[in-house]
Amino acid sequence: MKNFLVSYIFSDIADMMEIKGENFFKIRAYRKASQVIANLPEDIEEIMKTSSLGSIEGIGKALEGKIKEIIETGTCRHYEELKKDIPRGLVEMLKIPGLGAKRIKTIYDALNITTIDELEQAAKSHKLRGLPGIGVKTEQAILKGIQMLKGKAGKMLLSTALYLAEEIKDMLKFLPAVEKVEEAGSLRRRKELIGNIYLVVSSQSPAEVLEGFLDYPRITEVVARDTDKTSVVLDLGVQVDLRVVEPRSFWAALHHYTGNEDHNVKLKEIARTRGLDINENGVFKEKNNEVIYPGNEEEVYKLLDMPYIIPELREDKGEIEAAIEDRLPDPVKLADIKGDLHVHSNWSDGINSIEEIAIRAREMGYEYVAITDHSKSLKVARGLDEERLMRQIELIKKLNEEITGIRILTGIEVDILTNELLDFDDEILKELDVVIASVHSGFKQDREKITRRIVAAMENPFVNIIAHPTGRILGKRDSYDVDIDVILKTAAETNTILEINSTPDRLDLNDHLAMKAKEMGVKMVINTDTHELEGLKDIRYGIWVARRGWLEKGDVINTLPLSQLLEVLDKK
DNA sequence: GCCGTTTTCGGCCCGACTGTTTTCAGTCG
Repeated sequence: MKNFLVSYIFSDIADMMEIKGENFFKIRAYRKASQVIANLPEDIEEIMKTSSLGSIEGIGKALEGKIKEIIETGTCRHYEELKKDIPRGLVEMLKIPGLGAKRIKTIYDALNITTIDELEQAAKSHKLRGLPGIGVKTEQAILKGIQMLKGKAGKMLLSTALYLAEEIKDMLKFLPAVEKVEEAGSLRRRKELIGNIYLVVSSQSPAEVLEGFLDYPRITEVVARDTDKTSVVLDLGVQVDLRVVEPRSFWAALHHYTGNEDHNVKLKEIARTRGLDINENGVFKEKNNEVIYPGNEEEVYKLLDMPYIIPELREDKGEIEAAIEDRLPDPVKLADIKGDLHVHSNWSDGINSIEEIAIRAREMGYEYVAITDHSKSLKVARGLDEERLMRQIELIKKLNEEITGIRILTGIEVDILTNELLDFDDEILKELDVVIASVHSGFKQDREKITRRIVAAMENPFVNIIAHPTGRILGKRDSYDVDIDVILKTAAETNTILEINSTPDRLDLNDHLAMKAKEMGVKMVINTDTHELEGLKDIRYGIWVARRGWLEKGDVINTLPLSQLLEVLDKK
């Protein structure tokens, strides 16, 4: 699968072209192609061989040629030339909030600054202020942006880590020496951001496994190598740690490398009181040094008289105590989900028709799916005005008669305007099955103001759900300054449901807040907020957040069958 | 760069906000 590589290169090209100041629409074509390819369900190499790349949305003659070049050579000339032209650091600077391509170029031209470190120094010694268009405030904003970025340095999104881990696992499974391979570490715990990808392999011949692994074409550097383990860096800057263990030790090892340190330490303490020592090789009886090799992870916990603790919980947040007292949550799972209540169609900024969405939702085994396009103020997204919304409702009514096996719910993602009002009157909102309210503007308003806006939305009797309640974008934007305690309290009081948004760079509410919300008696909904069919599958990211937040089926309203869901939505 | 098309080139994503200006440019959603 080279989809990821092609997508990555196109996105990189777009960034570099932006810094060069090239045509906006040209840049957008690369961005769009990058996104489309990242979300392709098929292997792009297969498409190239069997049909036509030109049939893919957003790919024309020029990009088709470049895709072929990348598949055949791993790169393309256009990309290599841009890389010679544009220092790497300038591209990285695009990630700094408040700093765009134009100012990066201004700074580069004036001060010849090519790395984020140099930029930080220049900002600290006040060399940026005074440059055209940059004053004291911008300089401070840049400095703040750099610090935020550094706090997340070296981490990748869970979605990226999973994609790469799958690719590597698929490759390893082909090696005859490999018996089993699983990811461990924070990736297996499904944390939102991942440092290293950690893989555990069981094999009789570690040398063969390492040999085979080091042939992986994406490896650019071998950081460490031993007889049974290695650490490498991939072309995308990601570190992968691979450890090979004897087959009989596999489950002990997988367990050992999955829990975080605190979880493991606490388990070891408990084991010691029972005369046992748990480590990556197995479980040792201290009195006679007998070794037990667990045949699965359940056995590890069973030896300590505990029920199985799922990987998502193994972070010493009370799960061990809960296990001992037999009050672990029964975690919500993918199969519990009966529908998606936040989906965009091609009526606003989505790319699929309502009919396509409904059919795909039905294929996924859903009972219902809500169409929640943007409202009129969000011009970028071609938000719906009252008249178009009414027409959409009519269409959905008609489709519900034609399509069986799935109920399409009418809905809207209505903007919470900067003046605390909603983008639509109650007269309109009351016509809809699902009303989601969310903030898309005025992110920089102060705490009191933003909190008041969201509280006002929750107090509206027709608003069912607050989408992405904190507004953060992982690696790009911190949440807006909102008093989350007030939001949770008001949600509980007004029967407003809070969303766990499954978009891989949102995951908002996050696991901590989801847990807190549950404690305060707030109900939640796990939605994708997707703009295209493939994105419906991203619901799994939201499920993982929920599981990490100890949520059970009963805490999540879209596990309810349709009739009960409608009751909950009506109850407000 | 793609797309649609009255097939050969014009349209494609717009408006608020901020900070820098002294009438506007850059950034962002």
